[in-house]
Amino acid sequence: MLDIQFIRENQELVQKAATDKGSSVSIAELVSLDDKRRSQIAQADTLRQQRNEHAKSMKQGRPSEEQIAKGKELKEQIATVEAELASINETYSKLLYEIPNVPSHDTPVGSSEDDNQVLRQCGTKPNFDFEPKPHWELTNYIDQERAARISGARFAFIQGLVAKLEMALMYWGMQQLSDPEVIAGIISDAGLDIDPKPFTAMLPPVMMRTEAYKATGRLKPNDVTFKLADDDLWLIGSAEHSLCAYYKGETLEHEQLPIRFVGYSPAFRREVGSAGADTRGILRVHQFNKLEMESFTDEETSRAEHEFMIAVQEYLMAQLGLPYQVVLKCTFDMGGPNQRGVDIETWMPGQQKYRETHSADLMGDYQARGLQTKYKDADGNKKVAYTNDATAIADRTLIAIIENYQQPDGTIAIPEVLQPLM
RNA sequence: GGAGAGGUGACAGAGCGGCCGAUUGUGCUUCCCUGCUAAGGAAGUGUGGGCGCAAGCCCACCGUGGGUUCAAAUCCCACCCUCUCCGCCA
Repeated sequence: MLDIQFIRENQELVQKAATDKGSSVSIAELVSLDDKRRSQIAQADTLRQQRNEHAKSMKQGRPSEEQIAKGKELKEQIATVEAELASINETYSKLLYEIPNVPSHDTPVGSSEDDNQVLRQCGTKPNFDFEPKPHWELTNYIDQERAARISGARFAFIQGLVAKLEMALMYWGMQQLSDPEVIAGIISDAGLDIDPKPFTAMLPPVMMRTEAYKATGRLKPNDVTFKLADDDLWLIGSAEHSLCAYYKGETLEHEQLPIRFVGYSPAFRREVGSAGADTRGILRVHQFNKLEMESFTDEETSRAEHEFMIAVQEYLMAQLGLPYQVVLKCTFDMGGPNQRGVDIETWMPGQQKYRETHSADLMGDYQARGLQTKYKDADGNKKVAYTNDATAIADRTLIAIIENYQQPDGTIAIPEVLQPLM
């Protein structure tokens, strides 16, 4: 969420940001609710002050009937005001969570994904002397029919060579990101001036409690997040969700920053509202595996960290020999909590188009405010931490390998960097 | 899942329903002492919020949420977490 103080001081800016993102929230409504909330707090505080003073005045000796009656009256008044405050608070915090983050200055304002900007295209599209197939026609390795019989639509058995390829791919990615030399090289090639600390490899929990999940701002019960019926637990939609909550309620020392995690986990998504889209193949499924980057930085280096994560993505793509384009998402297409969103779309020869395989999100302090993850800056002042997340490698990367490395006989060649692992 | 113990400030660790936002020790900061260090002495040292130009005043917070009471860290209930033992189990 945004800082209410910031919202109050920048009402026009925040309102424009929300409108540009296609949100119908009213900042004026929020502010007037906050006014009401503040006056209610003042009232409650005054009454409580009276109660405290009253209680103090009869500390020794037994209080008279009269004193007790006055205390009772105060108690009731407090209860009334507090009840009103609680109801205002409920509406208020719901509204506050709905206020989207303010997009970065270079984010294009747009009304559909057509307004996204292609920043660059890299790599070479492969030439085939045969008709390349979409991955769903390379059925040796992906069995969706049997998966559907037992789990329903949008599930798959990934088997044989491709199953092993995925393990190699993810393992390779984790190795790369936790290798100090690789990280230092990426940073220097990208011309960035940030700490070359490598990522810490993580295998995070894939279920989260409601309270923690809500705090991440990523809980979307209706169309994305799966809920477990008998427990207060949700299946994570990305390793990012549990990784970003790692320091929930903690204050980090400035020297600890940046903190970088690379986490591998399955990701679960309900995909409600995408009926009919990408029904063939495993581009859009309820369960997939993903290697995800997450980092915590101070305010000053947050943007550079975002650029760094994109550089990591591009490094991995180049190493894998996959052609891709980098797309800057417009206000309409980016997520509500984002300041900036960049997608990597990889060329899929079997589909003859670029498909989204990665994303990189600049969150600012929007996410960490809900999580109450803070840091002490160089002067010792407490500030809300800045978070960044980005895909390192997803099963969609695997799809890209399948389609780009397919052979005439339906088998798949192995990218050079993965060959030692296969 | 069953039985027991416990969750208090950076850490350790007290706490009778009102004198406890919280004893004390350690750590940390500043100062004094000191050739240096150690020891010693003094003061300070939580977070969030409201009001205020400010100094400051006030409110809340002792795992979380409820309740009892004129008054709750202290009593009651539920939940969460940690530890020990038992059971089950990859």
